[in-house]
Amino acid sequence: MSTAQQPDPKIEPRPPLSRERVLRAAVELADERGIDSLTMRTLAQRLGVEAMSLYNHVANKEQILDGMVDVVVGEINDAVRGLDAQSGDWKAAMRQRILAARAVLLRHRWAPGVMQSRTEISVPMQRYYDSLIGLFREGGFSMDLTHHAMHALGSRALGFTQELYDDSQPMGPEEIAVLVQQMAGEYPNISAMLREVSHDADTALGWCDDQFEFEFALDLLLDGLEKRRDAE
Amino acid sequence: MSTAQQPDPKIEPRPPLSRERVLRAAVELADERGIDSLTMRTLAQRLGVEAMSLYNHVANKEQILDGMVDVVVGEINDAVRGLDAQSGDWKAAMRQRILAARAVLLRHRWAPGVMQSRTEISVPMQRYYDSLIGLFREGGFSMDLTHHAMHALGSRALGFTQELYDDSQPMGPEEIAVLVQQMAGEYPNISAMLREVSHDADTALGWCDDQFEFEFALDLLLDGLEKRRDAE
DNA sequence: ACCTGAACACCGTTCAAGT
DNA sequence: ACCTGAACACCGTTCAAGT
Repeated sequence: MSTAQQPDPKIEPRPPLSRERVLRAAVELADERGIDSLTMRTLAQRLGVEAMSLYNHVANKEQILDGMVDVVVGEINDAVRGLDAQSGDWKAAMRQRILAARAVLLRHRWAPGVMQSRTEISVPMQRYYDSLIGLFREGGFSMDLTHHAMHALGSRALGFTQELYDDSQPMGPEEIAVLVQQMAGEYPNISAMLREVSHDADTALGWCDDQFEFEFALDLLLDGLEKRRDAE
Repeated sequence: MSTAQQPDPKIEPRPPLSRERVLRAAVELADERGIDSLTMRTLAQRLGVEAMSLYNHVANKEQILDGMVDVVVGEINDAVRGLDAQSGDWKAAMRQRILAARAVLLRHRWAPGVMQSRTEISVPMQRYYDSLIGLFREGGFSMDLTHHAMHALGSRALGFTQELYDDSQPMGPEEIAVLVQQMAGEYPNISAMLREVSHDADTALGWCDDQFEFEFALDLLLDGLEKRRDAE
């Protein structure tokens, strides 16, 4: 406090730049405007600084992306820490953890893509995996089966499915009707599925409930893994 | 042939540029040098032309990426067409199709990433999905369950898992030993798994056999889906 | 109709210079 | 020690000009 100069008390004495602050600003920017909007220049601007100043705190942009992933995985670890009340039910605990991770990722839509572009597995990520592996072991899984289970979960362990197309702006009923009509000749199966499933849908948002589909697939995997465990 | 000028018979009369040729060259370039090496300038160079000439045949780079995906999915459809000899066993047929798709994707390592960046589902992709949906239906799955099944397969339907880290250059035994040691204190579970699994490994390439892990997870899903069908 | 050179707006990053 | 302006090499893309 004694080191702080006060040239003008009206000017917000903006906190000094730091790796920490750079990363937090990067996450906020990506959350708000998308990962493509994150450039060294836009990030610097948000921090009230020139682009080149960032290089005093991070080596390069790759390192910023690394750090951003760690911020998100840190949030996941925080969310997971508060959980496991009941013990003994590995499946419920696993489900709870993974859905908590998913809830965090839904707040950072850019994270899955960036995670997949990383080549090294960071320390916070190791911590998260360690906890999942621990759950499998407590649940009576052999080391070998635990290993296969982790691979089988894949990115789903972190709460994201890699969907095949973007469902972010679902079609309206009339659009679907047109599409069903168009595809009926050449692609009868997909056309029929689209027609039937879109009629059944009671979700207002669109005809695919992402959360439902995620949990369906997760339970499929967990049930299957339990069966493999019992067969060993 | 009468339209062809022959200014010099020694000069290879390079085939005229076309959308087709641009896309094929783009796929080759990405296969050989990676997707990051694919720029309008390097692509043009490979075709013996200036970058700006490409714009006579494609609207922009996004459209090139779209077209590259279609080339790959076209290969998958070709590979799948030659298959289903036996009928009646939906699970074997599905397995066969998906593993054929995987074999194609392994020749185009850039494809998964590019596919996930596309927002629209292309016509060749629709054809492929239509065939999978048809298999589920023939296998006695309800439309609703078929829909969930397609979501549960996710990108695995096309033969790729989204792994959590890059396994392309596996560690040697001594590297693993060091890592196991380092993590033993803070991350006991992951350390123990790494130790045990790396000892069991009989694969020379590394301690994770990607093909095995892929088939393990695929069978887990297919078995689970069959169970859900029988329970309906 | 197709190809080209020059140019533009934008990247990440380097470097010498400021304080 | 930290920040900055100018510059560099590289993108995708536009446009007017060539043939």
